[in-house]
Amino acid sequence: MKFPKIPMAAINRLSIYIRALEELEEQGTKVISSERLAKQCGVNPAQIRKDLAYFGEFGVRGVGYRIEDLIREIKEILGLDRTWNIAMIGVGNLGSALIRHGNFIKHGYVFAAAFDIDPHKIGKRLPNGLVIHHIDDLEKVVKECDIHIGVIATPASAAQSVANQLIIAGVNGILNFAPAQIQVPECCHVENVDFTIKLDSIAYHLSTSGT
Amino acid sequence: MKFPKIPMAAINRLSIYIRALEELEEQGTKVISSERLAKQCGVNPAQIRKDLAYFGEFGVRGVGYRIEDLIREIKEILGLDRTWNIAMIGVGNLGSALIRHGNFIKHGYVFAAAFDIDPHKIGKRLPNGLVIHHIDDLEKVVKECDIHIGVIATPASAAQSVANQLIIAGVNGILNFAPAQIQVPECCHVENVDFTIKLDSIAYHLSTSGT
DNA sequence: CCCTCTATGTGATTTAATTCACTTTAATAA
DNA sequence: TTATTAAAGTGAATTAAATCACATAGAGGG
Ligand SMILES: NC(=O)c1ccc[n+]([C@@H]2O[C@H](COP(=O)([O-])OP(=O)(O)OC[C@H]3O[C@@H](n4cnc5c(N)ncnc54)[C@H](O)[C@@H]3O)[C@@H](O)[C@H]2O)c1
Ligand SMILES: NC(=O)c1ccc[n+]([C@@H]2O[C@H](COP(=O)([O-])OP(=O)(O)OC[C@H]3O[C@@H](n4cnc5c(N)ncnc54)[C@H](O)[C@@H]3O)[C@@H](O)[C@H]2O)c1
Repeated sequence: MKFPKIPMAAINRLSIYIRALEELEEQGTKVISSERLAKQCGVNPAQIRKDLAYFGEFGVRGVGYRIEDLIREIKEILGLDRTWNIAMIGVGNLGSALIRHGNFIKHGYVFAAAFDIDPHKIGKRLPNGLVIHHIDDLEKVVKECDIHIGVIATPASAAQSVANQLIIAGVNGILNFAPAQIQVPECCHVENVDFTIKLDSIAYHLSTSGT
Repeated sequence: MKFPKIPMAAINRLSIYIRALEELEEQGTKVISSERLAKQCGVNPAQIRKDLAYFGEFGVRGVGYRIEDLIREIKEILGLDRTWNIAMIGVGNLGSALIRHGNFIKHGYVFAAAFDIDPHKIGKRLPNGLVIHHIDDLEKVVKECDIHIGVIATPASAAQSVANQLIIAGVNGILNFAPAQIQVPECCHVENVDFTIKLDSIAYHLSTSGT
């Protein structure tokens, strides 16, 4: 196990591999080759081996990868051998849909607190038991609930200010759904989710491929 | 204007530029240099010029880019100088949140039809006036409503079958929210949105950066 | 115990994307 | 009209990522 800098794309692919491996495990498969896994994930087999090689040797030559072990190893690499507490900021349309969604908990992500600025929403209890706090209580509640990650689902105009508050509260991971470019210090990692960019990409392809 | 193959990343950045340019235009700015725009978008100035150079010359040397013109040009490049009709497949938690969201129409994306398989939902009318059709009527309704893009918001287990039906119906652009790897023919362009991959990436960074 | 077979792990190679650094051109002021 | 200047446009250089191709090592059979 050497220590070169690891492409971000490789990290993202590890998530994809896990998803495929978990599906295979459910079907009762015990062992898989990089070739078959690659096919399922739509990537090159050497890519999978390289991606894994950044972190160690997890396969058996001549045989392949033991699925159960590989899932465990990848989860450890990604830091998924634990749970992560998430705060939802902005319990509107999207925020409440996300909280209601059951898939996150399966991957170890727990919605542990929710915040809004709308007086009508503060104090309300969500289906999953969470009470909506006022955004000004962010720092206090983040401490109490040991929040690790903040999800921004406010209007774009509030995104930067919310990000600032999260960082002051000591939250260093942000998932941002608002269509805004937020500025954060080095220590904080931001991932943006912007559906319209994806739609734009589809529009481009449809336009150019003559449809 | 030459014709090299254009990096997909460049296309995605064009969307980012548009977003920034529209914000600047609202603030009354008329002209901007690649340097200032780059700063706002968090990229390298040469990157912006290269990205644009794939498609032509849109700036004025020594001056910069006229914002109004550049927005129009980029929209034309991406195929956003028109509207696109979208079908929502799966009107659950996420699907209905997306339909309710007003931001898509602003960018020229119109939800023109909705489908589900749940008998309780078929025939219901959504807040925006759409009636939910049965998934088996997909092909017929796609023709009637001139649907260009399909959004898959069904459970993962149904994603591939829905994709197949979309393709048979002649829909060549798919935005897939289900955490499933769907297989499509060459002619069809798929974009996946998977929030848990983004969360995994945040988890990785938090784990490695010692938080 | 050795031989064969198969799929991993990896250095070398290729391909792609980004950034640099210089050239060109339009605007403006003298 | 001409000099000055600022920023676009672009070929060259660099950096990064993906792929190839083969040496290597474990499994299993004879
Ligand atoms: N709903 C979607 O399908 C969708 C799709 C793509 C992007 N988005 C983006 O996600 C964000 C949320 O969308 P939405 O549809 O849920 O909007 P929404 O208006 O339904 O909800 C926003 C919520 O944020 C709260 N809020 C506003 N300022 C706040 C602050 N400073 N602190 C805490 N809470 C605050 C509001 O009170 C409201 O409850 C928007 O930026 C939107 O562009 C949404
Ligand atoms: N809700 C979220 O925040 C969220 C987040 C990430 C990913 N996702 C993914 O998005 C998808 C939808 O999530 P959701 O929370 O809206 O689920 P949901 O169960 O609320 O809605 C799914 C809908 O799809 C319909 N459906 C099922 N099979 C169908 C078929 N063959 N044709 C047409 N409709 C069909 C169901 O009747 C239901 O109305 C899931 O794949 C989920 O993993 C959702």
